[in-house]
Amino acid sequence: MALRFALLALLTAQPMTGYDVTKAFRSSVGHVWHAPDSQIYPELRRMESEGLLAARAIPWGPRSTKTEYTVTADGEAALRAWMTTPVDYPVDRDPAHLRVAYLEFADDATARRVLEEHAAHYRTQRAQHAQQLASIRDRSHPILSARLARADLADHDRIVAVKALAYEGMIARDDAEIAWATRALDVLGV
Amino acid sequence: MALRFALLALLTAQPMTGYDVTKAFRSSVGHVWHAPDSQIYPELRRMESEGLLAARAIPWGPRSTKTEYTVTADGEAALRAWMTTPVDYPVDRDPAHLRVAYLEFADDATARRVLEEHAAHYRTQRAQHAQQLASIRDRSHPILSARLARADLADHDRIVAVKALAYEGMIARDDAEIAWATRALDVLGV
DNA sequence: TATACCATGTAATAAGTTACATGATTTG
DNA sequence: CAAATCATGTAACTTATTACATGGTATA
Repeated sequence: MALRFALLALLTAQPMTGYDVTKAFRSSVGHVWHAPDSQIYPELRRMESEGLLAARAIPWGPRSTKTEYTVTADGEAALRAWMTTPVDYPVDRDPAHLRVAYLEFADDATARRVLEEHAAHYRTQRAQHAQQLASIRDRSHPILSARLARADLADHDRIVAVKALAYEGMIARDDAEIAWATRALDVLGV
Repeated sequence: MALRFALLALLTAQPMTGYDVTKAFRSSVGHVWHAPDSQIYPELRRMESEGLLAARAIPWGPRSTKTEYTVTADGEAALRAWMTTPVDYPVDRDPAHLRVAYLEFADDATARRVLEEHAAHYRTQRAQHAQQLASIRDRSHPILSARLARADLADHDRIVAVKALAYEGMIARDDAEIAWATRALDVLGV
């Protein structure tokens, strides 16, 4: 269900073709809610058939067309309604913590590798999140720019603020994971 | 796939019936890898059919039996082999951060509620994790006690250490989430 | 004219969720 | 003897993953 609202939220920035959605998804909302292209295209069609999106064929080259989707009034209403529903927190399912909880079954070298890879994984994530955050803050992020261009000027700061907050939260979590792995290496002495 | 190793790891503490596994699961490894009973029973059977577990019928009351599972040598080997495989990190899919990233579509009261519920959710989690951690540290946790009773005395500290680390990691994350939500309430002024 | 990129999927599978279902045993 | 708890699932569904599939268009 969340995918639908991620797509809806993305498309409020501007109308886009399915292909543009897949690209824009990866560089924005996909950081908080990943989905492969093979899930996006069918979902867009379902959303169109349910009236949340309007589809328009636009010419592409001499004898082809592509489909551009626009959020309908119903779509925006659905997005606003979703905002008032409680967030449903996923149950805990964390492969890294599961692994660490049973590291007694690994030798020291393996334990070290697991923890170093954990830190490395979150350092990579952190770098990506930090880059996103920077482009949100200076408003150079392409999707954000498009969104701001269509938004009321009075809302710009709030729009930037919430997006920055989302990425700051991810970064805080990344930092917690890096610190934890570092400390674990120390505690276990591996 | 991870469920299988969570069950295997749990059953190395001591042989258990399916029912005992479901109970023990909830109060231990289920904190890092949740699974409903309806997933556990079939998985135990599959593992038995693949030789990772040995099943033994033990009498229960005058005319019934229950099935007790024991980790086989193959099972323990599978667990050790799994330890050396890279952790596969799930893709990002975070309903709370998704919600916050588009809080511009919510009014102030809704935004406040989302963030307060976020903090409340992680405070609850934190309390549970802290309780687990305490019972790990003082070795009163029932599953841990059973595990230590069957383990080499020289390994006790390491066993306790990794389990404590796992919960400490969860708590660090809980704290990061609580701090983030608190700060977000402040930044948005809602 | 080759290569990159645009465009849009389908099929098969795996994993996990929710709801339902049933009966035996122990205990107060 | 009623209630709690022990014991073990099945069925239907939803969601997501992986791999494959196809062809048009723009550009160097």
